[in-house]
Amino acid sequence: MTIAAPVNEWFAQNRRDLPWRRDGFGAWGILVSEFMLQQTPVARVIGPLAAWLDRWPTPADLAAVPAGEAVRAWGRLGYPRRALRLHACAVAITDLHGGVVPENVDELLALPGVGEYTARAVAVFAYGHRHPVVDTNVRRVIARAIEGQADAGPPSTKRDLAAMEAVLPADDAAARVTNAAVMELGALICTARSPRCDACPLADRCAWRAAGYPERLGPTRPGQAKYEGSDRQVRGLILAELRASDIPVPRAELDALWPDAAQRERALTGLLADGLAVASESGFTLPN
DNA sequence: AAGACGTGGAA
DNA sequence: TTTCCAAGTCT
Repeated sequence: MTIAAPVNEWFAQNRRDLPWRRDGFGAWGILVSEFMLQQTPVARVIGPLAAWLDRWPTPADLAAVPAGEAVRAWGRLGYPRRALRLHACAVAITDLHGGVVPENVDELLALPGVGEYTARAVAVFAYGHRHPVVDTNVRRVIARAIEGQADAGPPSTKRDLAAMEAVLPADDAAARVTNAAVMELGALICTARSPRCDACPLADRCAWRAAGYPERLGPTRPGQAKYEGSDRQVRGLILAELRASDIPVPRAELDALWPDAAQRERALTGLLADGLAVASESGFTLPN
């Protein structure tokens, strides 16, 4: 396609100076940043990421502590199972890869918590390999600029990767920039709500704009389930309690957290099943 | 393959 | 106030 050049030029002038884009940030730092960025805004990741890498500068450092320490340090970033998986990742990297974050997509995909996006992000941004990197921003930019749709359709790894591949320059280094640039364009300009088309480097060739900004066709996707009063909220309350305590938290203390006993039970059972909590003689703790 | 999985900020 | 959505992954 013809969007790589203008987007790369725009990126050169408008890229944010983010920690993981600094020279020498390292594959481990980039891997940790990608875990934290999964469904979590950039602004909320900056601080916790720095603290994390200060405490665990290498995979072996993290692998050497109990998984519960990772869950505790995760704090309020959300989706705490990511902390568990990142810890498991550190163990696998230490035991199976000599403490070095692997650089091949297939090896990365085999790591816990590393999916199609994260594997390619690490291979490309940490190691400079040439792959399409597709996240929610990229999917939206392609849907609009190229396909003329208001939003991306349902995710399809095969189609999405092929669509981004068609955008990438042949050169490894240029392709790496384009991956970051399209992502950045989606994050700053071609946003989900109120895109800033007046500042978009693709405005003169955007298929969606050319078509007169048609609304999304087909059924709107189901909204996110309500958080207030959900099992997820109860899990969050219980886990916050475990995080805050150095000693086992008695059952009675957890019971005081939420009025609905059945819901409490579901939440606690779920946390136990996920390995985010473990039972001990006197109560419950983070995993050892 | 639709749904579960946290949390907080912006509209 | 409510709703939307944020560099996804797993089952």
